[in-house]
Amino acid sequence: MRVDDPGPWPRDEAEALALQDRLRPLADHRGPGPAAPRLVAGLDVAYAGDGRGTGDLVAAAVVVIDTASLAVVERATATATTAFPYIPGLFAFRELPVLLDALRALTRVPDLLLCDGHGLSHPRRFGLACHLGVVTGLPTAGVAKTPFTGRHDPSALGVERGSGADLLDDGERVGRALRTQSGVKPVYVSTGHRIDLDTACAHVLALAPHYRLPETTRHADRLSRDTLAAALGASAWDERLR
DNA sequence: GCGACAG
DNA sequence: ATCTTGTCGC
Repeated sequence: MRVDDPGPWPRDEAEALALQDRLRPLADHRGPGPAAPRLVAGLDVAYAGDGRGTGDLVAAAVVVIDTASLAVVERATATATTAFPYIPGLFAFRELPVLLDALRALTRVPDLLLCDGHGLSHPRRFGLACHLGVVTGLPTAGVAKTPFTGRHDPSALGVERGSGADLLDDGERVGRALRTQSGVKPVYVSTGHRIDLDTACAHVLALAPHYRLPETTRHADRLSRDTLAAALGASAWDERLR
């Protein structure tokens, strides 16, 4: 699929913060978003090395699933070297470039993109899912394994699959702790762009019939790791030929 | 000032 | 994120 160039990329923290402030107003969290998306894509990135600095090899993966059958219909990958350090709240500047490369290798255009990480539930209300949505123009939502910004009332979250509790931060609803499997830790869903929270949660739940994480992210996670391993193997192979 | 801090 | 053995529980 075609993906516009994200523009001048921040070189330091100050520039990154400024860009988030400039793009934040462009994210649409009202939706309603795709009611019945046919193609949903999961995105993830795997890291080599300690995973926090720059110059480390990374592999991104995008896996498109057909919601009717939950079957994988297309996969795409990309590898790169990290150009931005890991800084909580500035996650997108580390992962977005290689994720966009993977998306460019995609033939089809997904109806919804599900990211590994947060969207609105971010200290400045502009997590990776929001940034990815604004850049691609596609509906996006974030599915994180741990909370970031916002808290929920523990007693408000039922133990059964499907129950959820809104994440509140300074009185603002920024996302939802969603139980995708009974008796299992919840995932943290937040809107990224062109979708509302209820719709995002409904899709995440539908994509997670067996496990805690939606099939999209599970497939993307596995593919990104395999791609990284292959890249590392290839470089080791190159070394051997010298 | 101190601790916490998505992947 | 990644590094990693055994272990508790259904």
